[in-house]
Amino acid sequence: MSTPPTAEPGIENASQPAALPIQNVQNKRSGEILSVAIKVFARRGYRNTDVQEIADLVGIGKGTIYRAFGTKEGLFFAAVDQCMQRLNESMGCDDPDLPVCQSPAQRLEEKILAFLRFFEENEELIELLIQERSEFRDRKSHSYTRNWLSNSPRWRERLRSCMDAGEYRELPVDGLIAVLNNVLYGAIFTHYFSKEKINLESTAKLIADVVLNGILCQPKHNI
Amino acid sequence: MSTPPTAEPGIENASQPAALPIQNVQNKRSGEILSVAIKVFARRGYRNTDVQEIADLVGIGKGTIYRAFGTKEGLFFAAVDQCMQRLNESMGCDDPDLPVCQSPAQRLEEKILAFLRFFEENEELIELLIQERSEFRDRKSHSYTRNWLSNSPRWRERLRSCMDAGEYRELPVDGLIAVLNNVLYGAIFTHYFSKEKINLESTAKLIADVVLNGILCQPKHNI
Amino acid sequence: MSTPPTAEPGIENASQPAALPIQNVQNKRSGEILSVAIKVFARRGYRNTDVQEIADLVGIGKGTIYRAFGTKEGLFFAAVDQCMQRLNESMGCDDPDLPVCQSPAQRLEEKILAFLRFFEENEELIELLIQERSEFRDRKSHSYTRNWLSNSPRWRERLRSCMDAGEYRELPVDGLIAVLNNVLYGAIFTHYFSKEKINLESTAKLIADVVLNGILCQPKHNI
Amino acid sequence: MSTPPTAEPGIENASQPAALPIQNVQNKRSGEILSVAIKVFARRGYRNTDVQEIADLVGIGKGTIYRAFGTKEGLFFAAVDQCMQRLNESMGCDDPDLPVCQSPAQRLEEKILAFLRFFEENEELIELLIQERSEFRDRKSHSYTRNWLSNSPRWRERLRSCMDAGEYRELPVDGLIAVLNNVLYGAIFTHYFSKEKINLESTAKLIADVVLNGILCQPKHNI
DNA sequence: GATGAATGAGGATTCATTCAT
DNA sequence: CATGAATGAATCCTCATTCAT
Repeated sequence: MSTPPTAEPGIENASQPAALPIQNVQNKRSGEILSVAIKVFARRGYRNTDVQEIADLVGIGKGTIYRAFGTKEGLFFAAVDQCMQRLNESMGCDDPDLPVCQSPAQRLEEKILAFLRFFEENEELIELLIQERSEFRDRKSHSYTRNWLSNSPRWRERLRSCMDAGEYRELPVDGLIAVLNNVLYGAIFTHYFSKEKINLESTAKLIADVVLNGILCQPKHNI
Repeated sequence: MSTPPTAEPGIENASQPAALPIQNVQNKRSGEILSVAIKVFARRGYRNTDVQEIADLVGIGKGTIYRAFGTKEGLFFAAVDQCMQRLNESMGCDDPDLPVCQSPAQRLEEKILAFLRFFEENEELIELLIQERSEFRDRKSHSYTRNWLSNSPRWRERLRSCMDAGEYRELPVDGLIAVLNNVLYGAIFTHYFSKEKINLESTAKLIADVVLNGILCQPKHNI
Repeated sequence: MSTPPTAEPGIENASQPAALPIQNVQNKRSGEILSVAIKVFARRGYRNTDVQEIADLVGIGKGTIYRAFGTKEGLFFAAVDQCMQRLNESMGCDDPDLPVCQSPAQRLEEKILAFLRFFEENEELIELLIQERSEFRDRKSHSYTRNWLSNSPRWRERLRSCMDAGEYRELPVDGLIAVLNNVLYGAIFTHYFSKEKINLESTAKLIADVVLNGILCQPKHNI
Repeated sequence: MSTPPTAEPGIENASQPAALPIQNVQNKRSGEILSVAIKVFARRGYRNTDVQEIADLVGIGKGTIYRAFGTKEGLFFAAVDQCMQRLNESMGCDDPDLPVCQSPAQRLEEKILAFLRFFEENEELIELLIQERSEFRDRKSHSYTRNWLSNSPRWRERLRSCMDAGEYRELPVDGLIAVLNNVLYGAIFTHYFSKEKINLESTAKLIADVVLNGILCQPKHNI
């Protein structure tokens, strides 16, 4: 009835054609709000954002937002979730139609590029992630972590199979994932902090190069 | 006279013996305040910090803080600066008395470890850096960047000389610095986000291993 | 047509057989609403009551309530009226089939007991009366007063006849009514405030005893 | 330091002449606020009162009120307490210099008159009591009850000694106190509800007459 | 008729900053 | 110089009421 909904994105009931229009209206409205909220939260920061501003930009009453998301906090989390979902959609697909014949090196470079590219196109996410951690430091679970947990198994498999195939050296898998994660998010955060434009392709290539081949002239294990 | 001081910590005029005692009292007082401020800002976040709380913890009046730092913002920036200075003191010294006879690999591992260690012991800094970026996103210059700018030349030299010495492969120096920077800050931020304790030594070792030797069994350039 | 009805409960037009079903539906619906409203207003207080809550409990839309009662205020007054009517129904009937052979003392005790009993069974009324006075202090006429005005003549007659019959002392009738009223409502309000359960019978008996016989050992007028 | 004080009226430290001015300033300020708050809360009701209005009337900033009383609720309770204290001061003194040679009847009438008089001169109290009960119905302890508990022992003694002296009939003491309480508060509440001016002296006289002598011509127990 | 989504006025509360003492 | 009382702008959130469907 009048229950403030606990923003549950990603759950769609694909049936009931009669109910669809309502669903759509709902979703459309919420979508608009989220879309604006993401931008404003990212630009102003959580605390500096006045819900009124979002309402004004969407062109609706403040109350409507509160009815849809309960609190400013609820709105914010919904916004982060929405963003995260986009990330997963971008990254999740294991190269649907790409030729599998790529070399491991190529595949890694590809992944890195996709990651960097996504964040370049969705700069807001990084702002929101930081806001989230910065404003709600007491929360048990943050979007970053949740996302990480849901994705790490896939990474583990990939790396595992590369090692089994003798392509990668035998290294502690989880540690390796962490290192990869570090370079990637490090690149993002660093970029976020310095605000300088970087060349995606060359950056991805260099990262891949370093990670794959190391920087030493004579790698220890090859001696 | 009653000029609201534009928080300029770190700049001391070492002369005027008559003024020294006052200076010292001043500095001591300011130091206490900063020390508390760092903790509180890190714990609560900039916006959630009530200047009153800092005053209470230091055991002084709120007015005194305002006299010393002008505004809450001023206090915050002074706190970040103070922290950053500590970082530089920790990292800056090029291994005062360490034997130079280490291998390049050992030296890198050493550096990485020092970096991680510092942030483990000064968790507040990472919080403050993020707060700074998150609350004052419009500022031209952030502590992270300033610090980076002041340190990168030294890194550039080091890497350059390693390459010249044939220890490291020939790679674009600035790009490489960036990649190293990414792994390191990535490790820090990632750790900050996940809030899990990590084993410093093994992490440093693994990062160094990957960066130095790469993960491929047969590095391209060695064929 | 779309006239916002000025809540006029209790007034029925008993004719128009064709309209009756609709009337009944209307009344039934309104009755349900009022019944819930009484409970909620009594529990939460006027200002803390969200019309939505009433709607939810009745299982209808909020709009329906507004259609039926115009405003929240209208709904509230209708609820109080409804309650008051119940009181009159309970008290009004001059002992339909009770033997008239009772002594004046017995009759008074009876009345007192009936009064207390009603409020015990209709605790909400007292809440509503207080709410009404407390929220709408500027109103000329309150339910309590209206009820009082409509009932006092009956009391006046009764007391008058008792005095004429030499059963009661000659006292200013209206003053006496007031005193009786005071003890009774006093008992109710006091009970309302202290929230303690009281024993109805013994309380009624004691009140009657005091009022009838006084507390002095040697009443003045009997010397 | 900056602790929002939990309004503790009535607690004065009568020593420390040096601290007195501050104390007085504090008390004076708080006193002014309370004095205005009592009037406004009584006139508008708790929920309809905007703290701003009180601030404006006192001629101070809203923040000052919040600093002194923490919340609107705190302010309200402090106001009720203040009022209650006045009541106790008015009633508490056992007729300081009045001749003790009065008859029991006279003494009772005196008490009743004092009670009615107080509420006539402090109409706000009754409003506040009702507000308190009406807005904060869940509270365990209300001012009315607290006051009642602290005063009932005194009443019990008085009645007891009158019975022992053979002046009053033997009746259950607590029940009797309750009945007296009922008439008195009943008179107050009833008056509050009807908003009509009443003649205090004659009302007190009549109540005393009825309670002392009863209304029957031939009290049962005298036969 | 019924519904409930949308609205926005209204009000409590916080806290950076000032300034008289 | 140090203090902390006073201030009021800024914001979150509620809920009575309307009205398109």
